[in-house]
Amino acid sequence: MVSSTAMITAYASNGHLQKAKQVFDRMNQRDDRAWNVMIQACIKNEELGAAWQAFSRIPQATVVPWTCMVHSFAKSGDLATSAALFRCMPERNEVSWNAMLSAYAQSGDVEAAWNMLAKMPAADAFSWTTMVAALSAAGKLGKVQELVDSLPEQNIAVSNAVLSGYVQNGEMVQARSTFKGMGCRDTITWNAMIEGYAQNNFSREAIDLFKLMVLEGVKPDSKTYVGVLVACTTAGKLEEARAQFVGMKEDHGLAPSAQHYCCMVDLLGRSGKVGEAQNLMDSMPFSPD
RNA sequence: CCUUCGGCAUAUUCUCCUU
Repeated sequence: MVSSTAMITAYASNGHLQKAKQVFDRMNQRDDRAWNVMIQACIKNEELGAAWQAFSRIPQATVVPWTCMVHSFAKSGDLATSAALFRCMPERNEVSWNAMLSAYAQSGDVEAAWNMLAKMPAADAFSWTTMVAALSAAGKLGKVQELVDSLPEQNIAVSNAVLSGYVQNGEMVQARSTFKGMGCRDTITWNAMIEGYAQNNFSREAIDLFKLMVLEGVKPDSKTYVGVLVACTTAGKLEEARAQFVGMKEDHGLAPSAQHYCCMVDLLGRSGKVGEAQNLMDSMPFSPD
């Protein structure tokens, strides 16, 4: 049983849904997790219909697959079905509530999200982070502040969302002070601030902050380098970009992704090095998606 | 001699190119 579900997951994550289905169909007994894993497999491969079919066949669906379907329909843009399922489900836990809250938030319905948060039996950091992001996206920074002030505890994801909200709205002074005020910072914190600078044309600040990040021993990831390269691109800093592009692999073992190549090609093009841009594109170790 | 993992649902950071 354990190994079968493990295999289903493995096949699904490699895009082999048919193989996953075969394993599932051969199982004599299927416990909750087996069903859940199969549903997830369908969803990962963007087969919502198949997921729904599997879901309908579960003899006694528990809260996990119900929540999974609520989330999946919302993600596919079918908020109505998502909400209907949420109303119908036999029991709901904090994850279910958060999934529905997130569904409203993603759809841009801040009011509905807000009402959801008010009605929740037990809001947690997931809930608050979602709400902060929704309010920020709607430009309601005052409400964000109110919400954050009312929270019982500090949480890094919530703070990261607040920081990103300021960035999104171009409030770089506020973003900076949020960043500075944070007692602990993770890679997302640094990334958000670096990308914020990059997006708002503070190229030098972005690059300086990146250097500080490394100096403080925080490991940059692939997204950090997107921010750095975007900063270089907007400011036309070709040599800096070249150095970082090489450095990401040599210093941090990060293989450049299509995004990074894209930035470099963009920058080379802007710098009038069309030939080099072409060469770089040709050397990309990616299939042309 | 010692040692980890293991198969499930929800949140925060993404460079795109739509002229």
